[in-house]
Amino acid sequence: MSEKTYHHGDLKNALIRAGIEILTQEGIGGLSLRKAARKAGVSHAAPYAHFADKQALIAAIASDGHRRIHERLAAALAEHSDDPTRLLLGAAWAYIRFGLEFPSHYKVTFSGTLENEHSHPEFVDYSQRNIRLLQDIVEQCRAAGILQTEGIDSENQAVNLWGQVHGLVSLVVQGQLPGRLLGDESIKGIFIAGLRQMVLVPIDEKMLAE
Amino acid sequence: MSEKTYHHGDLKNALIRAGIEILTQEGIGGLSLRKAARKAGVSHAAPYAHFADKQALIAAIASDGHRRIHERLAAALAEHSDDPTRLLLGAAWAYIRFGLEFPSHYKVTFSGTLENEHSHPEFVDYSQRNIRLLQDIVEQCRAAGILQTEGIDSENQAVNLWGQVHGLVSLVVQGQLPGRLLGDESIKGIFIAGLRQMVLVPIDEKMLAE
DNA sequence: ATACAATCTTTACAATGTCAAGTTTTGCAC
DNA sequence: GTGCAAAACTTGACATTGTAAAGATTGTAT
Repeated sequence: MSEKTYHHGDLKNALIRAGIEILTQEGIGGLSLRKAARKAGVSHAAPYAHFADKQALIAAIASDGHRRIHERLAAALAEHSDDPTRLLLGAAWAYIRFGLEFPSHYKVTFSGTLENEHSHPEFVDYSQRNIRLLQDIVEQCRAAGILQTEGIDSENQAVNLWGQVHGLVSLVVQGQLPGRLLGDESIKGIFIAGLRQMVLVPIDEKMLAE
Repeated sequence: MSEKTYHHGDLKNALIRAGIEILTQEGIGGLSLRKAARKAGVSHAAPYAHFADKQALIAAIASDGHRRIHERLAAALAEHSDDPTRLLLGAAWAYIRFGLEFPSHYKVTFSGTLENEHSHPEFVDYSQRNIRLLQDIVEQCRAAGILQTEGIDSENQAVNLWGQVHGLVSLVVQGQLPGRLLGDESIKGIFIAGLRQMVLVPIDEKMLAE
């Protein structure tokens, strides 16, 4: 691992990891190509062999965020394939927890830092993979009668549910809520209130693991 | 206006305006203190008489975003003080339109660019002013029976409604939705579906003035 | 083995954020 | 008004950064 070969071997991923680390420790403002290169033990221009520019590294980090979210959603889908209510709640809660655990990574994935999302096909792919997965979940819930089906198709509904959860996570992560609402209990309460409005069945707070 | 005095006279606001212009034309990446200074016709270090650092200018721009949103919400409140349904829809729609009209300004106000929101008291003030205004609106709607009151207090409900609308605007503005959903009609449809879920009364699409 | 492509280093440059020191102006005490 | 301190700006400097160009090193296909 610490051998000093001319060729790094896995620089691209090393740079992504380094970038995420910087992000987590210093926030978005601390992220620079040169710093990531330093952290990976290569010269400051080495990244250009793998990323066209800084935005490309950011796009890779943002894509990684989507990938991690996808992992969590897929895990929820696997775990609760029998109970649609728990499935929907589990998925939402997994999503929320990712945002609260890794706020900087969440921000890069969803907010502002990446400038031209649509010119990074990799990012678009990962993003759409999540939409499709969510739409699957929504369709299971519609079939099971825990989501309204009248007047709204499943894609539109998926986007709306995503928007609702994403909006709350965003507000919290972006420090837009008054400090008084930022306690763990308070935040959980807000999310539960939101989740209750999403589904047609009553929700027990205990359904949210962890 | 174009007199060349040593003292600019209104540099602070000129810099904010210049910053917003740059933002609108070139996106967040194009925004720099020096460029704003150039645009305002002063030397590159002049901004430091009014802003501690770049983040402070960004905070001012973000605060201005909140101020403009507040204006629109207040206008909706004044216009529909008699009809709570139209009030809620008008406010939501005004908010949405700001985001769609000025995506870059919206992003700066809500997303990532500003690093330490809570160390900019001006920003916090403007933000909370909006929450309070929204809570007022919510309370009127609760009293009129068009919003559910059971199991949720008005502050929590205000945050949830805000989150829902903000989340959708965010997804659109951040290019997270598949291109197919980004047409004007499609977007309007998504928002209407969202708004329908918010209130207890049926919504006519025509209630959303353009 | 040789050539080619990928990977990485070195060097260089312009733009930027920010600081320090100096200059001009304003506003206010007298 | 006179004088003067504070505020508003300019100039000059420096470190950091993104990025391009040219060269060095290594892997790989033939």
